[in-house]
Amino acid sequence: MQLGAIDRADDRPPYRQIADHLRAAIDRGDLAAGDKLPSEAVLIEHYGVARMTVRQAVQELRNEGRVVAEHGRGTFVRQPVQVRRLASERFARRHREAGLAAFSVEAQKTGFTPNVDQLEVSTGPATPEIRDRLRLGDGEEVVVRSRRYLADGQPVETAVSYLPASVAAGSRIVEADTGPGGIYARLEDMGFELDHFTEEVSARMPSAEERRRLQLTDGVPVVVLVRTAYDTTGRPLEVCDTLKAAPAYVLEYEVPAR
Amino acid sequence: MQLGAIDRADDRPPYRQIADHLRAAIDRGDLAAGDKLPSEAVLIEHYGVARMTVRQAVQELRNEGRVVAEHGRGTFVRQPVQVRRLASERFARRHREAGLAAFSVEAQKTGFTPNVDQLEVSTGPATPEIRDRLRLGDGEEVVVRSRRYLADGQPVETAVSYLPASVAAGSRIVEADTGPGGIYARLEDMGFELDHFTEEVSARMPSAEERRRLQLTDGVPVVVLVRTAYDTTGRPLEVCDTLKAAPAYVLEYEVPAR
DNA sequence: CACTCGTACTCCTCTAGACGACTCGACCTT
DNA sequence: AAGGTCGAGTCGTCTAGAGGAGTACGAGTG
Repeated sequence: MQLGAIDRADDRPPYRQIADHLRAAIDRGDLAAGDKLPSEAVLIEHYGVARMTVRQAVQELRNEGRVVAEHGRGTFVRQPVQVRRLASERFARRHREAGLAAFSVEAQKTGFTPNVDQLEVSTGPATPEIRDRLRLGDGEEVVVRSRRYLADGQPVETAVSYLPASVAAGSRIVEADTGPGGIYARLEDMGFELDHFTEEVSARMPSAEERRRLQLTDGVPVVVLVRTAYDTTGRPLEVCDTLKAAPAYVLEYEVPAR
Repeated sequence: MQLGAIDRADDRPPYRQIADHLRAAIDRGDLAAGDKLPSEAVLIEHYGVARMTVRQAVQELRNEGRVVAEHGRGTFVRQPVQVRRLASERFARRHREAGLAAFSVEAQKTGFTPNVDQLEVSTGPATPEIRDRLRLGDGEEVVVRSRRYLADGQPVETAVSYLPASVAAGSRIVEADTGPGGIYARLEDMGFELDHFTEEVSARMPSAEERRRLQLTDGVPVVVLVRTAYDTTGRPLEVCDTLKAAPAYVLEYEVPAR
């Protein structure tokens, strides 16, 4: 692989020149998607610079979303920017399935291989904010589920949902994330009749932490979706905060005229 | 200004803790828009860490777009993205009003003075793309309406809608943008029965041109909303492409469970 | 054969400096 | 008064290390 050398006559700083070399190697195809970049040690040797300089160069490519560093393994060229949209989530007038059920259906329909990782389930006292949103009393507990959805191995969505422990009891929540059907299918059996959802959609730039979790490029916005499920008495059954990588999603809604 | 100290018990690395402190200071208002962050030297002194550690923390905030570093001057808090949300557009199971009608109702409800400018109406042959979206035949004409919505004099949304000339004929479209009621109220009189809308929501970064029209600062995403109105036979009556300044909007949908 | 362990390799975080470039205001010169 | 010089303060880039933590894989063990 051709990487060239630092040009002292070039007014651009070395780290930028190194970044250019690596970028060019990717563009030329010397480094294809999935390939491992030369390790930091190799680049230090090749260019004769300090470690931080090499890291700064690679950081450029990471911010651009062209490579992904994996602790202990190496730095790898990312798949090219996602062109295909992932999920056309279609709601309204159609049965609403939750979690992986909806995700996997939509993902497969658009030709992606869906997956979930970083699934965490815990039970504990609700924060004041969540207590307010679920209209819970003092001391009531909630089940917190956080998870990350992948399409073809790339993170595209993170979600955290909160369910009153009284609603969750016995409903075998984890299954909602491992197979179709899931919690909404079971709610009626529990005496809670699911009536409707409200969804609040907005967009913003992600924080550094959010960018890390979604492995987002610099300058890529996220779609924020806050979903609340209500039963027939108007009581909230669940709230779910979702963060989606904006380039991967188009949300579709159907709105009756009156 | 309160910045706290590194917590060695915290498993998060120091640079991330420092970033959190700075972020919190901005969120609390200790650091307002335009304010200068403590210089690197001050932060080094305060936290007792090396320069690179402080720089890495500030780099986080720069990547998030919350601060801007100016060589030789300092690092400054960026102008906040608009804090007050403009329109909570609520759809579904409610009569859907179009154009200024819906906009002005929502804007006034949230305490803004609504307005429309750059209103343009023209009639002409449809482009192939629009012909396809409206399922029109060759040579059919469409009425194109483009407009920009303002809240308290600030542009927050641009919209372009396309209506087959056959549907538009006699419905006095312009009034739809200057008063309540408007075109959807008249469609039934014309023999077209409005049945439902589909809305496709996505987000992305604006082009330079779009940024100019919405007077957006760097790093502010836009929400793209594509709305199609259908009659009872499933025929498209109108398509409308909307661009909203993301910080100003939360879209609200109500989705029946089944 | 299955399993554990050690080791090499990788990226992550941090230290403690150095020099350079840019900005701005104080001071000096004209 | 006008203009130039200079220095303090600031961020930009870089060096030369260090220990840590995660991964992969082969050697040794049961």
